[in-house]
Amino acid sequence: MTSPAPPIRLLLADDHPVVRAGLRAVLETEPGFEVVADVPTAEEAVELAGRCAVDVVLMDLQFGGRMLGSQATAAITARAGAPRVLVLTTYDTDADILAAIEAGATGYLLKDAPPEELAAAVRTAAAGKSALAPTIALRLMDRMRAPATALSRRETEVLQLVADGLSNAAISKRLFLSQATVKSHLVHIYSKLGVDSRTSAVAAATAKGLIRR
Amino acid sequence: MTSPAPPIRLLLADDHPVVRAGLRAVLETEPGFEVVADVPTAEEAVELAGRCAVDVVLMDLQFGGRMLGSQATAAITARAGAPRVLVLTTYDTDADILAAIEAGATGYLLKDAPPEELAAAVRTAAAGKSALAPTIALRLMDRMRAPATALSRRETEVLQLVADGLSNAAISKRLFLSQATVKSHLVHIYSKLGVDSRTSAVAAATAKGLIRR
DNA sequence: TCGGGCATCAACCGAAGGGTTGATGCCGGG
DNA sequence: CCCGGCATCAACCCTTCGGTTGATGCCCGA
Repeated sequence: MTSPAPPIRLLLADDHPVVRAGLRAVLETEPGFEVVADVPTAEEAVELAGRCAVDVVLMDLQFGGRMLGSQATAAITARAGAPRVLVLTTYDTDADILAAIEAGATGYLLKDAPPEELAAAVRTAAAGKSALAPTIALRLMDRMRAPATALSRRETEVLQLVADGLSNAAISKRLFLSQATVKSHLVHIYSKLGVDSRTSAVAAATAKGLIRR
Repeated sequence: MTSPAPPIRLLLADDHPVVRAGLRAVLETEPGFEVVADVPTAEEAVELAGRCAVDVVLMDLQFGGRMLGSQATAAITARAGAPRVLVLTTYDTDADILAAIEAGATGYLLKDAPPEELAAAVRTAAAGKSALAPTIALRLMDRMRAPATALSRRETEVLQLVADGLSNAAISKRLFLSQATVKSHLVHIYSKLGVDSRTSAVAAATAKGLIRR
């Protein structure tokens, strides 16, 4: 017999009280887990992750306004000896996923995950290995397999402004570009998405999760 | 002393295991509540609401695909002696709210509601009174106060197709209209929303929750 | 009954957006 | 080292969209 393994210490960050209660209920019944605290804001998550000894932070991406989950993730993982961050969100847009991964998240789960999958992901993350939900992994694979669909950083930026309802002239001013450049980006976007107008580009990109809203 | 009041019998319907667990945890600690069952699909909610003696159904609006929460709500409230349905969702688009109310929902709550508000709403619903989250009530008030912002049925239909990326020509064919009529609707939509282009109309309407996606 | 909102359509015009060609500079990988 | 992708811009043409005016019919409520 080995000595009993120390429990995995967890911090829950989500602005929905019901979700926090649910995660607590699901994870505390699981053996080997200890929920140290749950907080309703990204700021408190950063704060507590620094002060308490925590192994894994379960982090929502969308908090009501202010700091984003991805920013909090970056702030937490930047420190030495930082806990692992497991992003847990409702949405699965490319932008969110990439932002979380770039911010140093160890894993990415969707909130509709069954309890077993959730527990398994936490253990995987605690061990320092990356834990991606099947849906997410699939999306990343798609992105690799079909690079034609992947918009460049600048293209995404332009398309997001289009989705916000800006005209080419407004976009060019906002990004300090000529209208010609904006149009050039749009033409590339159209061909990558297989569409032929700004509105259908927005529709297609929204459907694929390339942009937000 | 009166005899002890019978507990309010609840049925939870949500496709997220974590949310079901959270609602259970929050409501079972509250005195006077009894969670009869929780189900992951709208179909099972309709089924169980008919078979068990339930006072209030907590119903999500978005289930992974298939039957919508609003349809399930309509199916449940259609029967005689039906339980009250309290809609509990993440989103607050006008379309969703109106669909739920038309389907016979007794109340409409957002998932970020604090536990006390949730419990209070359940009691209110059990008593047969309508329970609207402050945000929702505000939105309905706005809708009443500024009828200029409320798009007509036909206008919403046209704008939804615009949001789907269709051109005026495509919309006119889809709806068996002339392009002139489509343009006419769009002009009215623009003035109601205070915008001046199709893309900004889509952005504004999405922000206001007038259309879906 | 009469006005007003809704829905429908026509004709017209100017402007914005869409499509092409062509060109430059930068950077990173084979 | 050179090719290719990315980002930038210009000039051009044509289509679609945006905006106006004006008109018809319907239905509802004052």
